[in-house]
Amino acid sequence: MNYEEVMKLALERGFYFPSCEVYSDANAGFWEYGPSGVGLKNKFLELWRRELIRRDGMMEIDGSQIMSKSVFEASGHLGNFADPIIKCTKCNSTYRADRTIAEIANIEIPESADLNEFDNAINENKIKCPKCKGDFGTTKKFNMMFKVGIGPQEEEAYLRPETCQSIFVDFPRLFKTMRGKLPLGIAQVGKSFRNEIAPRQSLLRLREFYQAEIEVFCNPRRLDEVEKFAEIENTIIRVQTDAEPISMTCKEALESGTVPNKFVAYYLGILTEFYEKTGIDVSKSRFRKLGDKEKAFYAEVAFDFEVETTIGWLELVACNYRSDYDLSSHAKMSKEKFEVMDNDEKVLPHVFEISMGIDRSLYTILEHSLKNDKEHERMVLSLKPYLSPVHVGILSLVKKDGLKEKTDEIFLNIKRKFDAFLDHSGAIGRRYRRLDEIGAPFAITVDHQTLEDNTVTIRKRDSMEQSRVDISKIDSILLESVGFP
RNA sequence: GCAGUUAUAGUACAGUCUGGUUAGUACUCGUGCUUGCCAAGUACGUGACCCGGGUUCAAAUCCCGGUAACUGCACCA
Repeated sequence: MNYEEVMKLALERGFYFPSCEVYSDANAGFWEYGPSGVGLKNKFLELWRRELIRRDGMMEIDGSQIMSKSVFEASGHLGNFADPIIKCTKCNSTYRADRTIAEIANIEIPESADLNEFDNAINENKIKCPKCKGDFGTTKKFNMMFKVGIGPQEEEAYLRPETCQSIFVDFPRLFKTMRGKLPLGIAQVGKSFRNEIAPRQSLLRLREFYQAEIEVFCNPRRLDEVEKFAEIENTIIRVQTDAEPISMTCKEALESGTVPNKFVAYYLGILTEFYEKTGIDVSKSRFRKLGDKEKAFYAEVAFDFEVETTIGWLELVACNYRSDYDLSSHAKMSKEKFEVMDNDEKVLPHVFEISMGIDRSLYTILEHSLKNDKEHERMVLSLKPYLSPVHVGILSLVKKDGLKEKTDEIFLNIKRKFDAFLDHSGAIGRRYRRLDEIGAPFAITVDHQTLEDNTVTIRKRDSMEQSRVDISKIDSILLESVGFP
């Protein structure tokens, strides 16, 4: 299904909707999750924990969203996360100073240069607004971080633009107190904040968004000593280095030099296995190797995990080999020691990052799962059962003759074990359709026969098949069917 | 941030050009009846003109400003 259909479902069924929508000063780039969206998000994260965190023996932390100025001085975000921008005094169009100057006057000025250099180049080359020929004002730095004032003195601090800085600054304590050993993965789920110039398309470009980030700390001299590599050597990943993505096993990716070492190949492998289990069609995915111009300022090697949707390729995960960029910057700035012992060797660990955009991933799951079943005139959200916000609908065929009471009784026994939804009202077909739209894989219906022999019918979402089972079997059937793989 | 388009119930749309009675339709939603396993029927019901200002006897409708969404451009560390 396309963006429009997913949006309609999201609004009608409580997946997500605009923030503060009752007020006219609501800002762009802020959306909230409703009950169905939260259900899906929680289960997605549980799967992430199982498939990446627990599988690899990582630690998870939960850091502050507001962090001090020094953190971002050290991380480079105060300097590099800002673009030099120029604004036309006539038509208000905003451009990046470095790019506009390069295009018009063919002069390369690095984006980190002094602001005067841009102004001088603009004056000397008489650069005007390409749109209206108006004059540009002076160059300014536009920083994408939200600044906040702490306490009555309003001390300068920032909302984090990525979650991972807590992981870096916490690394020395965690390594010591948690008895760390390289390679060590530290993960965090939480919100990040970026003051985007033009937020667009609901969950796909937000100013406040969820990330699930993993930073794996490693000894840079032992990147090919990865025993776990055997687990994924035959896992197929799709890698794009130039025109087209090519399917290959992790082993082939390594041997052909497409992926630089076993360490990186291993994580690309388990990441693909994770996304396969979310129900996203990974045959429409690719790890796109980024060129020097596209890479973030901290990245040495970078692969974007992208998935094809009806609105084009979407970047869901950034995989960056950040080397010792972060730890050495924080060591220098804080004067703390970030080296650790790896066997008998003292090393400043390198970092491989798997930075996942949760909101975009959820959108992609919805788009890839939503089906129009024309034969039965219904929309079906074919989520993996373990990701569904509602595992099972508990329905009475009719309310009367004691069926309602019997249904309530079954619901009462089940509601703490599974995400169950009780529904008595309206035609049975309509209730099935509603459950189909929020992706509930099962519906249990109580009918007159139930009162005679204690059996119910259980209906499957995708096939619409029904079978009759004893009430005592419900628990074990559901447990087996909606459990995580 | 620029340009264009748009903004009416939970959703999708009509009405606005040409200001004027109770803002209409479909689906949805709630309650009853009916049927008794796949959006049926039936009756009743809930529910909306994006926000602010102006013009006018009178504004959902005209004008100005704001906000948001969509599309394109630019941006996306």
